[in-house]
Amino acid sequence: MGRPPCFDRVGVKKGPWTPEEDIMLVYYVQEHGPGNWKAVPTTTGLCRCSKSCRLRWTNYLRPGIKRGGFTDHEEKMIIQLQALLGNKWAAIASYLPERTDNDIKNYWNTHLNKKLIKQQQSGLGEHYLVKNEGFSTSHSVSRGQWEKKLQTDIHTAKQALHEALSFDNQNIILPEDDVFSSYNKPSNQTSSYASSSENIAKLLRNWTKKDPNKHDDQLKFTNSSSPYDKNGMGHENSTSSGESTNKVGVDLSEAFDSLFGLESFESANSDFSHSSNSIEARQYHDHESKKDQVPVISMLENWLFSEAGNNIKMREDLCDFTFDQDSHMF
DNA sequence: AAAGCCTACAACCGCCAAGGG
DNA sequence: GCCCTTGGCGGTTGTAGGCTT
Repeated sequence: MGRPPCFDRVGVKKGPWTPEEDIMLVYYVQEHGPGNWKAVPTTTGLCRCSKSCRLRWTNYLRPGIKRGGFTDHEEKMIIQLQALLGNKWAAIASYLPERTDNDIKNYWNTHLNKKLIKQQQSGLGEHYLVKNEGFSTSHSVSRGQWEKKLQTDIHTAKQALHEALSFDNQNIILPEDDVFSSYNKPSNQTSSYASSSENIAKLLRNWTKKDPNKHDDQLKFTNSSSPYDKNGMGHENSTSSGESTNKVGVDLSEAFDSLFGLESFESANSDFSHSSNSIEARQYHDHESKKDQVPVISMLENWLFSEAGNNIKMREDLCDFTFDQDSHMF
């Protein structure tokens, strides 16, 4: 058969990432920028496949990621966007720049889906268009019936989206600087990760606390066991040399200083986060815009990211959107 | 205190599309 | 046009930690 998955290759580590690995990855991205993931394992000496590195970066380490504590507004947006787009988590995530598709997917699966099912059962959730039920093409339904149902669902989704996005105009997420200024807003969230650097710093603090034998000034990029190496994880790949070769040739403490140095932490952190996030978010947004070349989505994007004053007009446009005029969507 | 259950989420896996040779 | 590599996406799983009994 075809090429074996990278996960099956010998010497490729699986399981939870250690702080050392995180730092190596962050250091690589800081040096080379996100991309060319194929080069990450060879350049850094990480015993992870490129795919795993990319996932770790995009879902966990990438700057500007907010974790946990979904707000009511975010929750509603997800529900409405899911109703409109289906399980297109990446597309949905593009409207919530601080959230990853994985995060949204998890939140949907663990919270919202159950919540909506409950609400439906109790008859409270009827105004939400739940799941993709309207888009399923049952063979028992005639083509005419199906088209009619589809049209009804588009209308319902439109209404639902309109409802969700109009209740709190102030919270509409804007690209670029607004993403970062939002971190300063008071919030009752349990955790708000301002940056990956801070995240890793936290991890490291906990890690060094748990393992008093580790000294920050002696830390190297090694695969030595740590409290994170549960069930021997991390040992399987340390057999090759006992100490993994750090091809970057960087002292961990150096990397740590570079990333979290007291003097430079604030500025470096914000600069890194800011530049990376704004560029990445824009690239990602552009990418998604190109991917979903359907009128209603473009309209939504314009609406969501246009100035507040324009939102009203765009909202009217959105509500004027009809199935007939955009039937080529399907 | 301990066992069992539940929840949340990080990570894995398979599939697909794009791009280059 | 075909094959291979790479990146991206969505579904699913594994497991740590919290909660209940």
